Amino acid sequence: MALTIYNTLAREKQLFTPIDPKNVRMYVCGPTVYDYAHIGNARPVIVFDVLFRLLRHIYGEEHVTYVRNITDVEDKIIARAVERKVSIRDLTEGTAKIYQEDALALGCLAPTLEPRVTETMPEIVAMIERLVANNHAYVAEGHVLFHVPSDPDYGKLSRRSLDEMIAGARVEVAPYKKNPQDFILWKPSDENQPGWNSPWGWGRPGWHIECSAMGEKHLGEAFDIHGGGIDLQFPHHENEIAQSEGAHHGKPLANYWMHNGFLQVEGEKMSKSLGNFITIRELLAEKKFGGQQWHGKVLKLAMLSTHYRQPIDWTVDRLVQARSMLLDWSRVLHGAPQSDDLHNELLGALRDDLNTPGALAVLHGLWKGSHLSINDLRSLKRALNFLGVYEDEKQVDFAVGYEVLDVSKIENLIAERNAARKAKNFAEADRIRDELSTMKIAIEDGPSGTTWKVVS
RNA sequence: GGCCACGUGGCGGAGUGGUUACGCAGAGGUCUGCAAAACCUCGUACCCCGGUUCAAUUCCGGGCGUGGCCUCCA
Repeated sequence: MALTIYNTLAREKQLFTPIDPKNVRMYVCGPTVYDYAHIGNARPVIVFDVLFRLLRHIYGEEHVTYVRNITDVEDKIIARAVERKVSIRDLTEGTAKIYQEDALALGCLAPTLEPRVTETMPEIVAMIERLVANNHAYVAEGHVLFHVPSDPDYGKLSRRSLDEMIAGARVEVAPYKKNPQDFILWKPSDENQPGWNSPWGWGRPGWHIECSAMGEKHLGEAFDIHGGGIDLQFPHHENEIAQSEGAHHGKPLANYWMHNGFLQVEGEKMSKSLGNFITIRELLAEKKFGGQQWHGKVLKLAMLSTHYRQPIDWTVDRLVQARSMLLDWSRVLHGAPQSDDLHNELLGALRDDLNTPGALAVLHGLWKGSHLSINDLRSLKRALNFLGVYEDEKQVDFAVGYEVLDVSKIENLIAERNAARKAKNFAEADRIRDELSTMKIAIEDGPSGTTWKVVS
């Protein structure tokens, strides 16, 4: 069965054919590490994790290379380090560590490689030198700039013409630019800014060149998939293409470009000024969203309930729904066996441009079937495990941050209630059930005794 | 202002030129001391206006709305 991917370059779904099935290569733009990642940043992490898992399944774990960079040189980093009176290295390493922990908590595998800009400086300088030699870049007042008119294909990803960009431009153009669209490859640093020696003096790279250099270094001149948020399509990815293809004599940088849609929070743009800015860490560990904490896999499942290219509205209600599913599933699946094979319909949905809502429909079918069929139950567990939304957690694990979760107290109350029931004191039995209910505990009287579960 | 994306039943959310997506919530039923769980049944949705078509939610055009990029913010 084939894998199809919506390719932003072509604006259509295409059959995925890797350059080398023995080494399928994917590059995803990672974070600029100056602050905690927010929930909008989590979307590409989650989406491309699922793609990574799918590719590994199709081509074999050893045959997929996933690179997600860490940008640790950037003007926001410099500003933040000054503001906090910490060294740049402490800031970037500390932030990168938090990012990796967040990604792990979200049920995402570590990428094969997580290169840093600071470790790629020779390659960046070399690539800029090549661009200058190829007449795609020029030096002006200590800066090196990419000369956009030197690239006849410029704009092919975002489908913008140079005329449109000039017409729409509202920015003040730096005087040393030959053309308003020209962008910086290298810029001078002063003694208070991080810098590296280069043929153009002490300086640092501009935004965009680092991804071109890291992609080339770790995946070669051309690779299969390049991913990121739709907001990066222009100018970042457009410029990446211009740089890499300019340095590689026009060889296409990536065959498939994938972009995840934007995220809103409760129907509004997430912004600090609106006060709805929410970090992954706050969702996991604080009670800032809906007044409660959320398990990372609840966040992942909630994210996957919308197709990756659609806009997503991040709401408390959506998290409650995702948590309900995991509470239901884990109650039955904890400790249960799982099948070896991935369910075919699930794979079919995922192979269709990562149709995760379609995959969820398959999971619901398996859940329904699991009440009768051990095979469906095993398949469900395997499928959830594959997606990284369930790894044999207990039900209570998903109830993070619940105020009252005292197991012995719960069990004592259940024992009291059963005594009352035996004595036909149903009023007392119901009172105890109500008490448990306020603790978000529901009980079920079954043929083999009374069981309890956590509810949303 | 320019370019682009999206608009599906109470909510979430796939998909399709004519046939039930699916989930949550809700209604009824079986079961139960009563519940819950489980199972069965139920909603006839596709922003507005034109056009193409035997037939459009699905294609085309226009409008409205929301959002993105163009500008530091993902």
